[in-house]
Amino acid sequence: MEIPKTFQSEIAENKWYTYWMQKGYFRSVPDEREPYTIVIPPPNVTGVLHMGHMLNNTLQDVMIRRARMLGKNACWVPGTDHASIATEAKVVQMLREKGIKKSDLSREDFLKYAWEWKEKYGGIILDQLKKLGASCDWDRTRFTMEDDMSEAVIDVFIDLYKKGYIYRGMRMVNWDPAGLTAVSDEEVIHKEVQSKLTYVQYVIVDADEVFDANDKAAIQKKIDAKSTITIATVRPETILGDTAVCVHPDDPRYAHLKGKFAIIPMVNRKVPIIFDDYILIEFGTGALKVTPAHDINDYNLGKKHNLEVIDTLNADGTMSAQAGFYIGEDRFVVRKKIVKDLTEMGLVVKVEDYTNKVGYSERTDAVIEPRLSLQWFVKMKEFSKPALDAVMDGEVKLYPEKFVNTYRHWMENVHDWCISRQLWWGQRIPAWYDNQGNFLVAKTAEEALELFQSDNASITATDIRQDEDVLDTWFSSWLWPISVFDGFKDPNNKDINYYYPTNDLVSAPEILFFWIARMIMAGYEYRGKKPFNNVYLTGIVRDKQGRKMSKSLGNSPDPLDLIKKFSADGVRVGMLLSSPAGNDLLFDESLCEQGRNFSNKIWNAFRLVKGWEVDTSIPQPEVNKVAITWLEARINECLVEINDHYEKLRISDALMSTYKLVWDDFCAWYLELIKSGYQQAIDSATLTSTIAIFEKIVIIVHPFMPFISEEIWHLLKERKDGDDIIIASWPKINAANEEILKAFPIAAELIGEIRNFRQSKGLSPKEALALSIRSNGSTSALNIFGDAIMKLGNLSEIKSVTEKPENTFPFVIRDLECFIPMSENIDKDAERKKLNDDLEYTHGFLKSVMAKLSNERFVSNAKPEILASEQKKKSDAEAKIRAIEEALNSLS
RNA sequence: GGGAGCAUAGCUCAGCUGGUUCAGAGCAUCUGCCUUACAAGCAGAGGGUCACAGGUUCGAACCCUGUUGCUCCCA
Repeated sequence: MEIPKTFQSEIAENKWYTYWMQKGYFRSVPDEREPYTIVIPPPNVTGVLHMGHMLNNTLQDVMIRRARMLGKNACWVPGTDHASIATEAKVVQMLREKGIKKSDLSREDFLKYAWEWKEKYGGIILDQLKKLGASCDWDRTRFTMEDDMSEAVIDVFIDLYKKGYIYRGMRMVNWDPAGLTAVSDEEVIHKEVQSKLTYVQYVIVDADEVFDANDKAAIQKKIDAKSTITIATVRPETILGDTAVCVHPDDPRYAHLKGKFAIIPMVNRKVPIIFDDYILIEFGTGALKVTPAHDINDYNLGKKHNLEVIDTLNADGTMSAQAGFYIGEDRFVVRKKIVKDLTEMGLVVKVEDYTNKVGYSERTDAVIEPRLSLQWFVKMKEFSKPALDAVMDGEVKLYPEKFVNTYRHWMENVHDWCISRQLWWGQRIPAWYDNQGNFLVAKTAEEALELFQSDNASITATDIRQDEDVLDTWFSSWLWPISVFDGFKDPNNKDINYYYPTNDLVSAPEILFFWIARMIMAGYEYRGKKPFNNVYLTGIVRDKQGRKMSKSLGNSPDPLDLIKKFSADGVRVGMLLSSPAGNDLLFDESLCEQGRNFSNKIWNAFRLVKGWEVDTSIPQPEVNKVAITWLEARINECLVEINDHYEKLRISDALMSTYKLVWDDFCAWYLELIKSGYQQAIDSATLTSTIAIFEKIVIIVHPFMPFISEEIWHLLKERKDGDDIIIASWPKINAANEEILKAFPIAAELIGEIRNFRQSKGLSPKEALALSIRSNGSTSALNIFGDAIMKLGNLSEIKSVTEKPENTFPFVIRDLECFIPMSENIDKDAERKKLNDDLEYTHGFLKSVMAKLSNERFVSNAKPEILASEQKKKSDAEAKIRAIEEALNSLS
C-alpha cells in the first residue's frame, strides 16, 4: 500500500470521530472505576465557535482523554446556556426582518418563535466542537432552559427566598436602554471616553423669592449680581431631574448659601442648597447637582436629605414626561440641545473636554443608565462566605494561583446580585401579585392563589398575576455542575453521587465572579460540597498586536477554516503552544502551522517504519539494542516529567515535553540510530521493539493529537475489535537505566562535535573518519554508545590512544580528548584560541566553586547534597582542565 | 481613587525550596544541505547588564525596599 507523503487529516478526522461515536467511547455511566468529570462551561446558545472556545475546549479534551487513558471513568458533560439577553436580541431581530414587532406578540407567541430559533440554530456550536475532536458524552447534552433545569432554577429561587437571601427592592440598577432590561454590575463594561464637561450656573434665590427661570433679563440680573452657583456636569440632560445642589459644609465659597435655594433652569424648579461632606471641595466647582433618579451617589444623597426623586428618562433612553422638555427625544440628542438652549439663556459658563469612564452594556453595547426600579436581588455577603473560604483554604484550587487574590478581593467586597431581567426568554420569576400590590413567592399559580386566599378568601385567579421578569442567565448556569446530573430533581441519584464534585473546570478569568464563584456558592448551599477541585483559568486569545479577538474587529480567524488548513490536531497543538494557564495567547497562524508540521513529522516517522522490509535472518545489531534500551529509559524519564506537568495542570509544558520527546529523542536520535542503509532490510527484533515504542509514543501524543494517533495506531499493526488508542492505557513508569541516560548526552555531544568539524572543514558526511580518544576518566559513554557514535558520526573506527596522533585536530568533550585526522593543515592559532577560551571559562568556573568550598560559612551552612554537588563540580572541572591542557600541549 | 499582577533572547514564555556545568525552551534569524521518512525537512551557529537603583546573604533572575514602565480587576 502506498502511504501518502503527508497526513490526510480531513479523511482521518471524519473517520475516527464517527468511529469513536459508534463505539460509544465518549459515553460514561457510573461504575466501579474512579470518575473523572468535567462539565463544559456552557457556551451561549446563539454562539458560534470562536478562538476562545477552541483554546478552552482543547484543554478540556486533552484532560479528559488523558484521564480516560489513565483508566478513569471519564465524563465530559456538554451543553449550552440560554443567554437571555443575547438570544432575545437575536430573536427580536429575526422577527423584525419578518416584519413582526415584539410588542405585537404575546409572551407565549414570542417564546414559541424563540424556541423555534433555538431548535434551528442552537446546536451549531456543539457540532463545531466535534470538528475539534471534543470527546464529550453527547448523550448527556443539556440546555439551561430545558424543563428539569428550569424547575431547579425556580426551586432554588423559592428556597433562597424562603431563607431570606432573595429580596425585592427599589434600587438603582444598571439599565440597558437598548435591551430594555436591567443588567448586573458584572455585565457593565467601563470604557474611557472623551466627554464634554459643561459648567452651568444656577440662579440663587431666597426661600420666599419668586423667580421665573425663563426670564432672560431676570437671569442676567442675577448673573451680574453674582447670585448664581456653578455646577459641572457631563450629563447636562439630567439637569431636568435635579432636586438639589450640594456643597461641602466647610467650603468657604459657599458658606453664605445656607438656607438658600437654586433655580433649576427651564423646569423652573426651586431646589434646596444642601451641605454634605460627601462633596470633594477640590473637584470641579465644589458644587454638585443632585439627580437622585439618575445617579447612584445622588440617590444616596437624596435618601439622606429627603430629596424628591424625579425620573426624567423612559425605559428606552428617551426623555420622559416628567422631564418636562424634549419629551420623547433620545438622551444623547438632548444632551446637545440642552447645552445650546442653556447657552442662549446665558447660563453656560464654559464647556471643557473631559475624559471619564462610561458604562456600556456587555450584551448590547448601549450606554448604561443608572435607573431606579424594582428588582430582585440575592444578598451576597453572608451567602458567599463558604465560597470565599473554599478558595482561601485551598479546598478549590485556582490555576494560576495569582487569581486567588483577585478572587478574595471581589468576594470580600461583594455586592448584592441583581437577578431580574426585563425579558421573556428565560425562567420567569415565580412571584405573584394581587391587585393591592401584595406579592408572594410560589411555584405555581395555583399555589399562589391558595396562599393569597388564606389571607383574603375573596381573591380569585383573575386577580393575581405573575411577575413579568425572568431571571439572569447566570442564575441558571450557577447550578450547572449540579443540575446537569439532575441533582435538584433527584438529589440522591446515582449520577450526582458518582460524578459530583467534578474534577477540573476550565474557564476564563473574566467569568471568575459571574460564574465560578457563584457555582461554588451553589455547590456548598445545595450539595454541601464544592462543585470542582481545580479551576484552570485560560487567558484571552488575542491577535498578534495584542488585541482581543472579536467579531467587530474582524481579527479572528474562522476556527473551522483553520482546522481545514492545518488539521484538527495541528490547530489543537497550535492553541496550546505557549499558552500557560492564565496567560493571554497571542494567536498567530504560524502556531497552527507548527502543529501541523509536528503531525507531519510523526506521520513521516511512521512512513519510515512502515516501509521497512524485515529479514529474519539478520541478527540484531548491537547499536539497535543500545538504542532501544536508551529510548525506553528516555521515554520513562520524559513520562515522569510529562505526568508531573499534567498533574500541575501545566498543559502547555506537557505538550512541549511531548513534542521534544517525539521530535528529538524518537525521530532525530532513535530512528537515525536504528535506520538501516538504503534498501536494506531490518532485523525483526528491532522492528518489533520499534513498533512497541511507536505505540507508546502515539499514546503519549494522543490527548493532544487524537486523530493522527488513532490513525497510526491502526496502521502500525492489525488490531482486534475494540483495540483503539482512545482507550489504550497510559504507559506505566518503569525503573529506568540511569547509566545509559547519563551516558547519552556525552555521546550526543561527541557526535555533534564530529558533525560540526565536518561542516566547518567542508567534508562530506559520506567520508568515514577515524577517531582517536584519550581518556582521563570514565569511558562508560564510549563503552555503551561506541557503535552509535560510529554510526551517526560516520566513523571508520574509534581508537583508544595514550598520545596525540600526528596530523589530527583535537577537541575536548568533558574529560575526553578526541582527535580527528586531518590531511590539510589545521589553523593552530584558531584551535588554540578555542581551547584557551574553554580553559579560561573552566578555570573561572573552578575558581567560583573553590571560593565556595574554601568558604567556611558556606561549608558549614550549605546542605550536604549541595556540598556534594560542589565537590563533583570541582573534580569534573579539574578533569576537564587537565584534558584541555593536554590538548593544548599536543597542539604545539 | 482603591486593589492585584507582570517586567528574563527579536517573539511567546519556563526557570518549583536562593546554590555557575542554570541564564533555558519553542518559534523566528543566520550559515550549509533537496543526504531515498519528512524542505511541513536535515546539520550547525549567533543572540540576554534576567526593567532600573539599592539592600539582605558565604551566594540573588529568585528574598526585601524604592524607582520606572505595562496589564488586569474594582469604584
